[in-house]
Order: sequence, then structure tokens, then C-alpha cells
Amino acid sequence: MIDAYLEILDAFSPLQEEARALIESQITIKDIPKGDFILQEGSVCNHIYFLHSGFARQFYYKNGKEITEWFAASKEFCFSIESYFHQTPSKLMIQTLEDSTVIFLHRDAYMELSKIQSDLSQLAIKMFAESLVFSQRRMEHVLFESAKDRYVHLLETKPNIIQKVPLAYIASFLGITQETLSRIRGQL
Amino acid sequence: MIDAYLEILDAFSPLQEEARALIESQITIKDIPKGDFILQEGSVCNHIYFLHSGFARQFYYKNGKEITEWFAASKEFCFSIESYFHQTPSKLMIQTLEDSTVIFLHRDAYMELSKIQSDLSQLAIKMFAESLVFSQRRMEHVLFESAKDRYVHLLETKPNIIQKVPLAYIASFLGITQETLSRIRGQL
DNA sequence: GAAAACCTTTGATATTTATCAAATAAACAG
DNA sequence: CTGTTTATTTGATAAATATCAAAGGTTTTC
Repeated sequence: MIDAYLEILDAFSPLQEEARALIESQITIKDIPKGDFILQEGSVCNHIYFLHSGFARQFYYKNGKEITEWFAASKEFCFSIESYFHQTPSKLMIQTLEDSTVIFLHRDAYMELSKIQSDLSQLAIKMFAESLVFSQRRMEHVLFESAKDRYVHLLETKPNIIQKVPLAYIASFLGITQETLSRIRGQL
Repeated sequence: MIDAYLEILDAFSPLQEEARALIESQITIKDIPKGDFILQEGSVCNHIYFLHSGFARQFYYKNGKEITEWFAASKEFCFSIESYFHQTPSKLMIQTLEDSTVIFLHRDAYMELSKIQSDLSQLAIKMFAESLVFSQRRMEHVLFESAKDRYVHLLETKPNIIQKVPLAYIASFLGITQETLSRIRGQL
């Protein structure tokens, strides 16, 4: 179970034995049933979560409506960057959409780790840089492509999401109403 | 001249004497007249730029049109994250809008630095995390606020930009046409 | 397996923003 | 200054998307 996790970290930046041992001793693993929360609104995000298996969505409330920010698939990481770094109550919630197994890495453990093996910071930097590039690409789409083109793009790059997820979640992620998304679907 | 730069880095993460000396020996400082490019399209971004003084815009071409991605004001950093990390030709251009003085930190020098003083990585992580939070907030605005609200928000948070910059640059940053922005202005 | 809850589609209309065309206004060069 | 370029505003119309209301579908639950 832990192996897949270590392997993924290792691929980013080869882990020293000491670091590997620290991770094994510090992480916790939880089974989280469908619909339960990995991170609840109002609590401080003190972990980096890794979905060993399952599927989750990250969302927040805006004017009483649920806005889906993104999804986390199997073998992906997620957490509230804002809450984690500012140590403030999270606006973001993370909820499983399937029964999931989640690996929790605590902030303190991560800090320990980056002392033991300083090049792990390079891993974090790489991940953040990738996220920023991704975020800028998405911004470009949102600003200059039609709702239809954005949906088609999502369909092409993340087909698994569209199958697993109710239309309303996708609509709010794309920044359109469910009615519009339904009509777009009808046209394809 | 260098002092202001070192001070800013120092505020993020106190610099050791050795790191400070390395920076002083490795950076280059250039005066760049209004309208000239700090980073040109097609060249690989191998530096992190710091505007000691002046003002610049970051933009790229999409379907033959200039799209402004963001601005860099005095005492701010800028570079093409994508080109820098992927080592690919930059789509992004950075052009001064006023006579500017720019401090160049080369990628190699940065690498050296982070070996000498590993907690500088924490600085980079903090900066990226902030950028990501900023980017997510902007996404929320772009997805769910009207063009008018977005303009008003920019006006409130970055009033200096609006004074210095032609309307067309702001319009493309907001993802609207100049005509629409002109009408929005008329209403306020 | 019927009722309830939830999800998706459809229709009519209103609002926002884009597009195309042209008129002003401002900045700039000689 | 004066013509020339560049930036901004205005108008008429078209396209995209939202909103409100309601009707069909699916799933879930007991």
C-alpha cells in the first residue's frame, strides 16, 4: 500500500533510506467511504493528502452555491494550498465521490523530511511550478474559449472525470450553468 | 542598488553571508529603455528578473492578438515559469512600459545558491504557493464575476496599473474587448 | 416496487458581451 | 504648430450564456 506512494515520490526525487523510513513511520492511512470529507470547511489543512485509490472533488461555497475547483483521481495529491500555507480555516472542502483510501502526510512530518533530505524541496517546487503552468493554461481557456470549447477540451484531456461526475459539478468547474452544459452536450 | 534586492530576499528568508556574497557576484544589472524587451518570444527564459525600478508587462500572442498576462511593478519579480522550468522557448514576452532597471539572476546562480543555503528553497515554495493562491482567486473572479466587477476589483487592488497602462492591455488581461471596457468605464 | 430525492433536459426570455463600423480625442514627429 | 499615427469612445446589431420555470429521467430508500 505504502509502496505505490513511495514509488511516486521516488520518481520525482530519489528518496534516501532515512527519508523513506521517516515517511513510513509518519504517514497515516484511512479508508474514507463515499460522500465523506477528507477536508472539512473551517478546519485548518495540516496534511497533504494522497489518494491511493478512489476519487474526490475539491469544492467551496460561493453565494450559497457549490463551486467545484478540481478533482483528485487515484494516485494524485490534493490539499488546500491556502489553508496549509497560511494556517487559516479552509474555505475548500475535499469530499470523496467513491470509497477511497487516503494517505495523510502531516505538515510537521513534511518539515522533518525536508530537513533530512533537502532536495525534496525541489520536488515541491517542481510540483508547484507545474500547477502554476496548468493554472495559467486554464486561465487562458476560461478567458478566451467558449463554454463549448472548454467542455470539449475537458472531455479530451480528462475523459474519466466526465463519466464519474454529476453534470452540475462539471458545470460549476467550467464556470457555466448546468442548463448550458446540458445543451452543449446535446449538440455534440 | 543591490541593497534593495538583497533586503527583499532577506525578508523572505534571512540570507547567510556566503549566499549574500554569491548573489552580489553573480547578478547582472541592466537599464532597459521603455518599449524594449526583458524577455523575447522564442528565447529560453534562463533568468529570474527583478524590477529594481520601472514597469513592465508580460504578454503573449493568441490568434495574432496580444494578450496581457500580468504586469510587473517596481520591486517585483517576473519570469516565464514555463520556459524557465521546462527549458523551452518562451511564448511569453516581457516588455518594459517605462525606462526600467532590471536585476538578472541566472538559473545556474540560483541553483548554486540553493545548494549553499537550502532554506532558500522554502522561499521559492512560499512564493509559488502565494502565486497559486492568487491564481485561484483570479480564476474565481473570471468564472463568476461580471466584466464590470472584475474591472472594479482591479481598480481597487491595483490602481497604479490602470493609470499607467493603455486600455487595450487591461482589456486583454480581463479577457474582454476594449469596446466593452470603454463602456464599463463610462458607467462608473 | 412505490415514493422520494436527485439529476438532466427542454423551452421562453433576458442579460451580458462580442463584433463591425465609424467618429472623436490624444499623443507624437517633424 | 500641423499632419499623422495611435488610443478611446460611441452606435447598431448579433451571438453566447444566464435565468426562471417546468417536465422527464434515474437512483435510492424503505
